Amino acid sequence: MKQENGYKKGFWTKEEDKILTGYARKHGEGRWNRVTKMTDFVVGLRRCGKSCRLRWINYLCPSVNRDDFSEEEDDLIIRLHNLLGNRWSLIAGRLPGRTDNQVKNHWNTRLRKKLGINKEENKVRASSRAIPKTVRENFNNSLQTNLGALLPNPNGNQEATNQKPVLENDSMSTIRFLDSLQMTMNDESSFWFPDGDLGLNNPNFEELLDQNALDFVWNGF
DNA sequence: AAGCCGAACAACCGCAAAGGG
DNA sequence: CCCCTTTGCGGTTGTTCGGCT
Repeated sequence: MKQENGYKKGFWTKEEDKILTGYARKHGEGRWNRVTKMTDFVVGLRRCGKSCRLRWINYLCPSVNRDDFSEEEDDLIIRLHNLLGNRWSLIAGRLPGRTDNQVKNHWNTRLRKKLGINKEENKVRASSRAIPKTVRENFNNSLQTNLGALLPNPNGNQEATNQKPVLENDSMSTIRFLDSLQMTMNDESSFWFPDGDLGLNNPNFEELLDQNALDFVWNGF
């Protein structure tokens, strides 16, 4: 196998896997550039830190699920990709045991074809998923001026208030959603659902929101 | 049997962000 | 701040393998 700058490249052998696993068990995950130094005196695992990290994260880490993707997972990936575009790490984050590389490969080799999306169209779809700046600004303006009116008042008083009222469960989920949405909207690099709202066994986007909320997101009040 | 081809997946690369001294 | 190291991400390439001719 090729060697460059003294580092080996190409597929990993079982022996190399063993050495890397041993390193991770003994020294913990991270500081992958030290693997070569710390194992050299025994056998010399001549892999760069990047290669070690990738091998561990995508293959050797015990939490990695290497089974075939299930129908449920396929469905979730398709829905998430529709929302997020090629944000593989975000998508993988919603799939327990799956890595971004796995999801990316699975999408490119199976799901994209299954859906009949060609390479060029995929690029357009991926790049169009960012929340436009104007939408973010409109959202923030609307939220500032209308949040009080949007939320039901527990005392039946419909007056807008700057304080968050105490709400029943379904209203609390609306607030939770709006909070996370506002956070997301304020962060140019982030996307829908910072935490916990979309994942296996959770409701999909449409189920989570009623149409009014969707209209609110995109059109304001 | 041999060669070719494409699907599937593993691994690499470049870049950027984060973290620490 | 600055610089260097480490980590994370997404695009791309490389390798293997099975099916087809």
